[in-house]
Amino acid sequence: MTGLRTRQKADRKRRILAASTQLFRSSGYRHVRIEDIAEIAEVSVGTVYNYYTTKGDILIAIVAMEVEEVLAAGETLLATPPAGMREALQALISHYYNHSLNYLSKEMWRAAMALSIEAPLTPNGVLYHQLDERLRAQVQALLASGQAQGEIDAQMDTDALGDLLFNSLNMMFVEFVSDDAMTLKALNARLSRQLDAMTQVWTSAAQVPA
Amino acid sequence: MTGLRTRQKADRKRRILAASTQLFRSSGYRHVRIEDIAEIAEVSVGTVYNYYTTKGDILIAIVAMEVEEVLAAGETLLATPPAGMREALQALISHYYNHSLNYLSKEMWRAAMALSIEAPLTPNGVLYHQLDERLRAQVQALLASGQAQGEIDAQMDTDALGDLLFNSLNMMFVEFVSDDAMTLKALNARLSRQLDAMTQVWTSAAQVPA
DNA sequence: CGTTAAACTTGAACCTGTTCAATATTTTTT
DNA sequence: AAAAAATATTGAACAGGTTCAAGTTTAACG
Repeated sequence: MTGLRTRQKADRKRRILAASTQLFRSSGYRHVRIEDIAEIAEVSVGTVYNYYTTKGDILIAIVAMEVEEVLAAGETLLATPPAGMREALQALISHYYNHSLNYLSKEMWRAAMALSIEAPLTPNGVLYHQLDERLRAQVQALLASGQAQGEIDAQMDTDALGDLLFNSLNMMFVEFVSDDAMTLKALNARLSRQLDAMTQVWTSAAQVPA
Repeated sequence: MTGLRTRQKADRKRRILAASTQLFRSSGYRHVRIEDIAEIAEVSVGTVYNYYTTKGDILIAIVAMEVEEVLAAGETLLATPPAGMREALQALISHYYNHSLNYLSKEMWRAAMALSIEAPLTPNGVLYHQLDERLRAQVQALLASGQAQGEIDAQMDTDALGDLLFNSLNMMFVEFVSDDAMTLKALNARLSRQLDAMTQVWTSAAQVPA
């Protein structure tokens, strides 16, 4: 049987995370004070800091839950990709986008991104960056599999193209969360146009001789 | 003749900016306190806030100087681009990169980017975003001119390709300043590989019939 | 010049994330 | 089950960005 202390610890940590998620979504990350979280979680301010090293650490824990989910869905999609590279890429990336506001508000994403950029060497920043790299690897893996099946010319540098595409989808996501008025539909449309432009290249290489 | 008050104002603002630039570079943005800036600029803390609404505002003022310079250089390059789209893009973007540490340290860039993301609606955030858009427009303009001269197939969506490329170069710059160990050389090499992958597409469309 | 109004400066006070010495609780030992 | 050790909790104190009421300096006017 687990000790009393162990159970209390797990329970407190859960309460702090639940209180934070609730408050961050309803009042905004910035506006929420550690004191508010402590009150709802029924612990003291000091205790919050026993479980999470900074306020940003709590936020990144929530981001990690979100990203782990889309990574898992991405694995499934990679295992049985839709027919056609254009459609497969769209499906994968749109899923990233469409899932993004399940746990986090745009304001929370902004705060999380700002944190990871400003302090890349903190545990927070490192974790955020690792999650990003795993997403990038999925996009590259999808392109590589398309090349293996002959959908993309063998001479193409799919790692570089995947890098290019991932950087762009990531930056578009930054702009999406930076603009409260921008809809998911508009974001997907922008992606779609870029995918068209990229794949136009492959198809034109295959279909339009000089 | 300018009034005494007007002269004193301009002088104080200049002193605050000079003190800030010096301190940010030597001690790091984070580490510098408004009190330190006030002391060197020979004003009080409250006066600093009369001239710049926040600490971040001072930083963005420095960023703006930096970006205006590379924008001006970009205009010159657009007027007489090097031969070959691949080389012209490389020249333009490398200039952005190579110029970037003239006034700002990596740590200052990180702080500025974090600011612009976290608070996109503040005057700071808006200004930063506008500077970004002007850089994006230069990349797109260069591609459009290449298309006008027949270097890029007329069917290609150069605005979308420029969008894609700019997003990526911007994200690579974020990663560059997020990693103190990364050199400009490594950054340019990464760019170069992406440009190869992108232009491979155009050249393969022109040279490698199906 | 003296007086009044306008503009500017100042630093003490405020706010909130974070730390840490004192206290309390749980576990282990005897 | 008492004592000792280990582990957690707590809230007051600290730090630095920001605000603002009071004071000071400059300009405008008679």
